[in-house]
Amino acid sequence: MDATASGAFPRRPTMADVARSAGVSLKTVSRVINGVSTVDVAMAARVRDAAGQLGFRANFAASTLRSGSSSATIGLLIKDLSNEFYATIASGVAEVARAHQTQLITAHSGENAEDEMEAIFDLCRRRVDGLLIVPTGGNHSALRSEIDLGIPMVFLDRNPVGLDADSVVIDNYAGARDATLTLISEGHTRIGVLVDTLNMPTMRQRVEGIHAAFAAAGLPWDDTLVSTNVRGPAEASIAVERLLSLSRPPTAFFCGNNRSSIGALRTLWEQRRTEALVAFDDFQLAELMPRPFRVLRYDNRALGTLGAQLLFRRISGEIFDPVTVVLSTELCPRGIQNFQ
Amino acid sequence: MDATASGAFPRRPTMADVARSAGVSLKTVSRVINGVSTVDVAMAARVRDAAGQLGFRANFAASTLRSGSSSATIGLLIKDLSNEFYATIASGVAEVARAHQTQLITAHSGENAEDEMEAIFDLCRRRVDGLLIVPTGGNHSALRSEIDLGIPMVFLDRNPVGLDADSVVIDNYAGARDATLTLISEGHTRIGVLVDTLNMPTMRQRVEGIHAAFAAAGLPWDDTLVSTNVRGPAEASIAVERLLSLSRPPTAFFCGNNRSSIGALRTLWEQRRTEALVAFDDFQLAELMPRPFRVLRYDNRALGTLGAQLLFRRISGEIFDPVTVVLSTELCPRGIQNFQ
DNA sequence: ATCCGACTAGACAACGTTGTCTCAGTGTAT
DNA sequence: ATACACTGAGACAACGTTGTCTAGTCGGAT
Repeated sequence: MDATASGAFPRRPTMADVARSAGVSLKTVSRVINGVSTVDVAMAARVRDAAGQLGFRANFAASTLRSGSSSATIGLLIKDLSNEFYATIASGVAEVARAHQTQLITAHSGENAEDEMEAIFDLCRRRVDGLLIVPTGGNHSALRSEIDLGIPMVFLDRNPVGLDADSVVIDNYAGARDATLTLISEGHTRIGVLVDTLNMPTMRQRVEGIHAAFAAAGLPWDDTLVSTNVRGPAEASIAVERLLSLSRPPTAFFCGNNRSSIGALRTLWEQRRTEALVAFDDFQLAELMPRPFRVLRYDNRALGTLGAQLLFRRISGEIFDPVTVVLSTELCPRGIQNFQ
Repeated sequence: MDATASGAFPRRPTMADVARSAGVSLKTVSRVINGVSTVDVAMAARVRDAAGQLGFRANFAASTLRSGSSSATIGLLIKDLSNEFYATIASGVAEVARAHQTQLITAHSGENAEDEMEAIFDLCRRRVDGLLIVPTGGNHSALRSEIDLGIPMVFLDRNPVGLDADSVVIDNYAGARDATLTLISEGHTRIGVLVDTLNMPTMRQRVEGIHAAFAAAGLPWDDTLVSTNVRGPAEASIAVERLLSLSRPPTAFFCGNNRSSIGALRTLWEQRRTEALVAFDDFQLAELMPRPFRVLRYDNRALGTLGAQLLFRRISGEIFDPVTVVLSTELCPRGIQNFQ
């Protein structure tokens, strides 16, 4: 048909093509496509026929550029969609975005703080209506101007650094402290701790909560019972074995996240150990694990839904001081209680 | 500062603003922003200063509109990001998209076939470079013109209806047939089957595979052992209980997906039943379930990665006949083998 | 001194759409 | 018959950017 295109595909039809085909002016096509009622019905039908025939589909970018309307798109910046924690956040965000008839671009923050900023700036160039960011580190003060120029941002799970902005976070400190106090009240005085890198503020807060509980109970703190840089189940297994082999091993374990608790659970089960286990983050099928333990549960999905709701309030133009929503945690029994 | 904007935000600066501020022409700003080398270094520095001062960020939509370059965006249409199956696909797609420096819009197919088409057309209006679709039903022939006009589409998990297009699917038929033959070879002649609605082609294929195995073994097929419309763990529990209470109960169970196998597992564990269980779809922590069973595992993530790779071959202009990639399944032991 | 080419920077138009304005045609009241 | 409001459709410019073309400046060879 049309061989003017350079590639294998014919050029996409524009309103001008539809207008020519229908024998009307370009503006009339625009009116019909946008459902303006001041068009003669017969003419409108002719235009719609021509549009259907040609496979015309209005160019959204051109439309928003001219009309100044919004891109009806928000961005979500996360580390890794294959992680249940982030996937649940994304699912919550997607639900709220959909309710606002907004598309969601999910971008990945990459290896370092620089990549993260580059990803954010790319989304700004695309003129997203707003951004939800699970920050991985670095300083966020360079985002001030973007927010001031109309791209609101809400930070999830961690607060931004060097920037006063909205956020939704978990009460890591109080959760860890209260869970530790519970363990202490049950008679535990030596607690093995498994955490990821302490560079993560969330991990630091959890460890600080444990410290606070020991201090409040007047118990001495033994740093040799802490394993840091536990990144996954395999490292957690090794850490548990190391702690169990100490001359004075812990009588309970505290896992900083769900990935480490899975490794710890496996090792404790395999060795039929009965040490208590408390773990941050609930996870699917936790209740079917082969031994009892407890999780510090919180509403993971709410990080996404509350964050997105906050973001849409900003997008709609509402003005208020930066808000930090803190989600509380709850100690819940998990695993099969009556196993064996 | 600038109070011309209607809302609370100052108008975003454009290249014209940067040009005015730097005392150069608009085109020179364009050159600097795009890294064209034929600009005097001092002048370029002045432009960059002004751009930084104003918080200028090029408008991506205007840029692609004028230059005719691609949107560097692909779309993924799935049912539900909170489902591990879809989340894993999305994660695979995201990884490949990122390697191609492409953003990913994840859209949700909605309740019915009409919503799904509307979502697809919205992404076409946004001129995505290509689409990955996990179809939920309905006829896809209306997408022919979109593909011909330059938006390639790859279908995941299910083939499109009324449209010859690329797809990546799982070998449901052979997987179910072979697993059933294994059960039969172990002496099972009555197998309880739990499947979601048979409107889903994948479910139909799995049931047909089971039928084929019975036919091949010359065994009679008992339709009363099939529970359909098993949507989640709760329905699965009920179905298992019903089947166990039959006068001639099955000696083995076949679950059509991971959600039903979780419910079945729980009920079988709670009642300490030793019936064999084979289930389609592997899932996280399956190996820590409190009883042995087997899963029909396949490379879930490959649905996303292979699909996206296929899509990017199309996007790069490669021309080939529509391809259907079939992923094979594998029967794997899961659950704790030596439980009490 | 003159010419040429190399190199920069600006003017202008265009991408596909929509906001604004104008104008032709119709109907109605004077 | 004239003035008037009203309806519907086209002309034109503009959104923010980039491709193309032109013009100016400079250094060096004639």
